[in-house]
Amino acid sequence: MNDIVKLGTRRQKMEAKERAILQAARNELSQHGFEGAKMSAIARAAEVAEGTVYLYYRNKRELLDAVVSEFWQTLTTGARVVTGQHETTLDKLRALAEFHLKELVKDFDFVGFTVRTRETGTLDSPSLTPIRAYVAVFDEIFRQGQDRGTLVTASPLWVVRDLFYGTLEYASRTLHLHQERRHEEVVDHLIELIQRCYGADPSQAQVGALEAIEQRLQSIERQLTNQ
Amino acid sequence: MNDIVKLGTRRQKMEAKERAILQAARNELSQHGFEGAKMSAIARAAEVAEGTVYLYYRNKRELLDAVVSEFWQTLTTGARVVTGQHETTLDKLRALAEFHLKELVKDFDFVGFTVRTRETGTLDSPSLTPIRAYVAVFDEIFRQGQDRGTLVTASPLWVVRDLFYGTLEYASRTLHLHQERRHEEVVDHLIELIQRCYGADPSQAQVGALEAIEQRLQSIERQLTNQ
DNA sequence: ATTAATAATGATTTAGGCTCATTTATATTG
DNA sequence: CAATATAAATGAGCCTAAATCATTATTAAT
Repeated sequence: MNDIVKLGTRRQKMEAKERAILQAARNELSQHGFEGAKMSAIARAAEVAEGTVYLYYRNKRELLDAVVSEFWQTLTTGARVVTGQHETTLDKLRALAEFHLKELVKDFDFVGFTVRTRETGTLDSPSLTPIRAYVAVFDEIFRQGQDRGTLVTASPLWVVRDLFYGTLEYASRTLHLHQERRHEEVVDHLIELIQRCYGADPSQAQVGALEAIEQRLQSIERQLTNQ
Repeated sequence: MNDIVKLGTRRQKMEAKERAILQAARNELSQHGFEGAKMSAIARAAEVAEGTVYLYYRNKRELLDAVVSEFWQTLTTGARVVTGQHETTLDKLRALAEFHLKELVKDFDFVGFTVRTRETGTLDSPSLTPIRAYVAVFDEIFRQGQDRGTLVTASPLWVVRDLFYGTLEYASRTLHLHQERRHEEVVDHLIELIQRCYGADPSQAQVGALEAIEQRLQSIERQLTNQ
């Protein structure tokens, strides 16, 4: 065997081990929460000695930070895919909102873990990087909307961003507590709000709303006649 | 000494001790965070043996839950005072938003602790009660606005509440990271948004009509899906 | 094949939450 | 007031789980 292959296998083994640990940590974390997650259980699940975990991550916090980072990275990828399937700014925003809310409700605890990670975090904390990358998805869409002239606002972007993500994050908590409430309602409301407040043409917004109602009416009529 | 005085002093002593423990816990918590807070340090600060703490609180989590509860109770009192000083619905809302944001930024970590408290919380978890009492302040103001006719919306209250508190909570995080940004900007923006979207304005009559239709549609859709 | 370097191990150390047998303080009663 | 009963407080010690590190195993280089 030549050097490169040998070197490669060793690296590959380590990388596989790291992935296994991260995956085990993710499972343990979502099953038992932050305090409940045991390093011993993670090591066992990853089929690794307890000490080995500490070769890859300095301590428990760092390992769980890594899990949270991975979570946001995955979210970023998903958000780009989903928003990429739409053309207009408002469609993109709606898709992003739906995706965001759905994922937050699904992996609800990770929001809490993220907050915890930030607890002692400073402005340049590395644990913030993946979150920055994620919110950038919104920023890009919104800026594009402004460039295209479909969105108009005097407010700085960060204010609108707080509104967007803040509403959705808080709503995810509400939805998590009251399972019966509907996700769509939150998204509909938020998007309509953005449309009304930042949409370039308010009269156009109402036309859009009328069209949406028309469609839903037709859907209802269809359901009624099918019965 | 008569019985009542004797009984009184004993109770008073215990109540004083409980307050001391709670206060010590609060300090320890805001200084060292959730994991960093040591029961031994809390006991020492409260001038009490470590075992004594466990006579008043079953375990660490319960003690820290109590701290968080107290935090929200204090917030509720403050919010009532502040909003009581205003007449119109929008002034009340603005005052509430300003107060809320200011307090959240001041005691920033407590939001994180709250989220943590909820981690395993269910719908009827007692740790939710003080938070419910707090958000009720908003609910009352908003409903009053609807009764008076200054606010009009077809959206359910909880959606608007998520918008209000969600935006502010998320903004408090942003503000905590970027100290240079201004609180007022967030509040101004939020209130203007509410005014524009929910303010009763004759020129927005069509919007109101649309919302009424929306409401009825949702009701019909719900009936259909329930069948 | 030998040696050097790196990775992995798990027994041991350490720290902090929590318990409980004992002690101290308060209330009750004759 | 003394004797007794009850409630509150104590802190040494237990237990669990994170983190360490001397030792062993594996891989790479010569």
